[in-house]
Amino acid sequence: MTIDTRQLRYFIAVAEETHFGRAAERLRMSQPPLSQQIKQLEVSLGTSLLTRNTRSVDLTPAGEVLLNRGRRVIDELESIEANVRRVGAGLQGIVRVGFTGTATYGIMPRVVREANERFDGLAVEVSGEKLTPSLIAGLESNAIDIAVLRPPFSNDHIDHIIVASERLVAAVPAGSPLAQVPHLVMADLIDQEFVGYPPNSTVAQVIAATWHLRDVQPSSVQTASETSTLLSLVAAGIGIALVPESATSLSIGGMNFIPVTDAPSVDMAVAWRRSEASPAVLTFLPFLEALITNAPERDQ
Amino acid sequence: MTIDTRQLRYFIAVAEETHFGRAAERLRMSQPPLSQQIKQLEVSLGTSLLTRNTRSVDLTPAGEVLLNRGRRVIDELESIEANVRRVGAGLQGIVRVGFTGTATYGIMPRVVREANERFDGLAVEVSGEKLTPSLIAGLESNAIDIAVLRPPFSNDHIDHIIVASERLVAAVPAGSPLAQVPHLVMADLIDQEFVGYPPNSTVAQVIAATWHLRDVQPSSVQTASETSTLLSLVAAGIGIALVPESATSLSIGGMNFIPVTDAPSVDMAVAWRRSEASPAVLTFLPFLEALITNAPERDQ
DNA sequence: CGGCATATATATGTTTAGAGTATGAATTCT
DNA sequence: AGAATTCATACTCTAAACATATATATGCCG
Repeated sequence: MTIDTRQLRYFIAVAEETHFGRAAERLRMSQPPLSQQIKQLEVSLGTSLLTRNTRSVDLTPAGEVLLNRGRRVIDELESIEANVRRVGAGLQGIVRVGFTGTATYGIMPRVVREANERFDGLAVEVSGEKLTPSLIAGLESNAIDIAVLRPPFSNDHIDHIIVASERLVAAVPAGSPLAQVPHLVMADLIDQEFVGYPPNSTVAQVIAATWHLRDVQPSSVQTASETSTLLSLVAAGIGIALVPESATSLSIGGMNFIPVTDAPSVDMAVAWRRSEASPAVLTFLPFLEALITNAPERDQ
Repeated sequence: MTIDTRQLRYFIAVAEETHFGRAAERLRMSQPPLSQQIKQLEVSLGTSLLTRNTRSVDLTPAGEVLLNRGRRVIDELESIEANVRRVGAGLQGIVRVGFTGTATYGIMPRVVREANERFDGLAVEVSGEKLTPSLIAGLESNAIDIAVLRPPFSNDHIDHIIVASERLVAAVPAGSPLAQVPHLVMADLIDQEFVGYPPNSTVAQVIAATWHLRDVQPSSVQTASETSTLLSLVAAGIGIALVPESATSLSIGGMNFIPVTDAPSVDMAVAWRRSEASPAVLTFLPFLEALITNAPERDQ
């Protein structure tokens, strides 16, 4: 069939030593089987590779070709072997991580930076500003390997672990009277105009549930799925927004973040396919969990 | 040691079929040894390559790497095998041919043209305007494989075959009275001034021998090793030259070729190393002999 | 929810092929 | 011409790969 690796290595040894005895020694074997294997290789290739007259061994043109190209194949095979081993050990590979809205600004850059420091051959591909449903779909369709998202969600094929919890804060236009106080309570906000995340976002649903408990339904002027857009709307005086505390790492002029003492909390979780088998992903998961758990956001 | 070719082919078959049974069928073998070989490959690489749950076979990331890079290695090995076979059969390779002075203009271009037509992967490297001693040295030092030269020469390691014989003709300045006659005899030339090849050239030695028989030694004004230079000197009126008939394929203004009835002949031979083993050279030799033997020069 | 069909793994025997030892043949150098 | 070196050949043995038979696990369907 195709040229055998062993015979190729034997041939290269003989060609390099131009001596069957020395080549056999280098290959830790005796000389007769080496001669046999070379002869067999020559028969299977239908051409002689070496001219040997008991006193000197020389390469034929065909042997020259086999030596040059064959050496490269052996090198390539060794490179492949190292590559496969590293990928198998989770030291090399690709990990695709999707991030929910506010994680895009605080966590995502730190993940990329720290991953590049910690791992050598591990390529991290990130995508940000996603909502929970889209991240779940991404995991299921194998478009991403890991999601940094906001629970809850329900999916039998996906495991997750909660790594952080943060309170919502109010983002208030700088001109608003509410921007002058050190902290607010939810009741202060009831009659305000709001800008918010789309209805299918987890944060929007948590806020809606809180208002529902109080039997009020403040008017929502406008929605935006990107936090940066949302804050720009606030700065433009369109309305107030309730955003996760980690959004404070985005600083935009014309607006202030004001703590809300009794605001609801939202969780942050790391999620992955239950069936996940990729060593790179399995290596990356604990690293990612630890990184977010020890996040500055949580210590604040 | 390095990854075995057989195991690699087995793995590729399984990975492509994602099915041990079908892969075994494709490989014309039974399923159990195939499973064993794959397992052995996995053990030797220290990582699993396939996830198999009796109902579906899938690639792990490590397997993905091995499949992609391994396929290319198998292709490369097949390409090498074809290459080696062709070189071994003399259908592919490099043949370096050196030509003596006058063969450079008539024969060399035809050799290159016809060789490119007849052979596909055979690269012909030519060098021209050499003298016999230099060509012999080139053969011995392995700088060229074949020489088209003028005998005689003596060298135990070099074989040759005479492929043509040609009479010398006189190259006469157009203004000379000798240029007006249809043909000359050697006696007509005795008192002329001559330009000629260097003393170590075969043609010069043949001419010297002829004069020696007649006990004369015409004056040699100038020598040049390139025939084109020599003829330019003739055209400039420096003197007369005796050149092989094949030099008439070089047409230069200001001079005429005049037949010399009793001029000596010089032979043309093809020479090669007696120990020659290169199939490309051995394929090329008969072709070259036939080409020169049937040369127009000889038919004229 | 349990049986059936399908597909891979395991067990065991047989054959092939690669490796070792002993020896022969050829060529070069003394 | 003889000795030494080196590659090839002959023969034996061991190991590895393949085949047949069978066990085990998983998804599918009734």
